[in-house]
Amino acid sequence: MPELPEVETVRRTLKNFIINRPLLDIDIYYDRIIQGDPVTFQKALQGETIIDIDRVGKYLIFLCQHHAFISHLRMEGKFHIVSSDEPISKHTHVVFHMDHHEDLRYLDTRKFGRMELIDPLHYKELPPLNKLGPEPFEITTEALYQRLHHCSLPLKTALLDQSIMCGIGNIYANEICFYMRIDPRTRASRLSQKRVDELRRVSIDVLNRAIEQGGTTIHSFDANGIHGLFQVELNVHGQKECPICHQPIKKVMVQNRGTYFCPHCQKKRY
DNA sequence: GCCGTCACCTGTGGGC
DNA sequence: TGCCCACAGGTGACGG
Repeated sequence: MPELPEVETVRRTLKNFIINRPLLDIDIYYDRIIQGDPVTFQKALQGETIIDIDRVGKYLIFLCQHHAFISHLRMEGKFHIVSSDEPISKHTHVVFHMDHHEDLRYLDTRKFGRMELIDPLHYKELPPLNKLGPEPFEITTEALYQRLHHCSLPLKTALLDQSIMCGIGNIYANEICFYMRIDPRTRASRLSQKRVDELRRVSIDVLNRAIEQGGTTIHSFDANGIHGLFQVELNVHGQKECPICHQPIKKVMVQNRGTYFCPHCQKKRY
């Protein structure tokens, strides 16, 4: 599942392949991927050249000369760069035809991903990006403490709330709680300022290590597209046994999200 | 305003 | 072996 580190890996990798290349034509095979009118999307981007790729939280922003669009990969979205001769697969939903007989293709098994035209100059001040909180790298301990202090939700749920802090998804929320040795069901509002500072530092550390992992393992495109390999380092998410105490990992539902933790190592600590 | 639930989707895996 | 169903999960919409 693409979270901030994977999206950052995709951004860095794509930049090496598509910057300063023209979008000669766009084919849309599944309209619902496009927020708004697909024909407008097509016409706006046809003939444009991609000049940069930005990222805010889990959103990618493709900046062209006169237009821009955002892409959210949601659960299984991925980009491939392939020869234009390559047959269109069942899960290919948008194709950007570029020069040198190559395509940038968007694939998404579950069709959850979305793309949308946005204002290239003010996109950070407009929906959906203006609803996002700061990334863990940007927020201060004091600001995070204030946001969590007024939040009656379990910590795990608060970590998933993109308006509090953006970029963390279900897998990293589980891992961050594990590194904190804290029960994910602990009320976020009960954390002391010291613990919130630890939370911020752990979040940054986990995300940075995952970005490094993705960055060092991705050298080129393969048949699976562009994706990070951070999941090899998971301690609790989807695991059976705690790597510290070797007790069984427990799975519970927190606000309808699969939540993995070690009941022996992770307690309600404030 | 806050919080909980559901829909959007399809592949996978478990149970029968 | 084949069928059915629950589950996975990010986000937005909707209702209480």
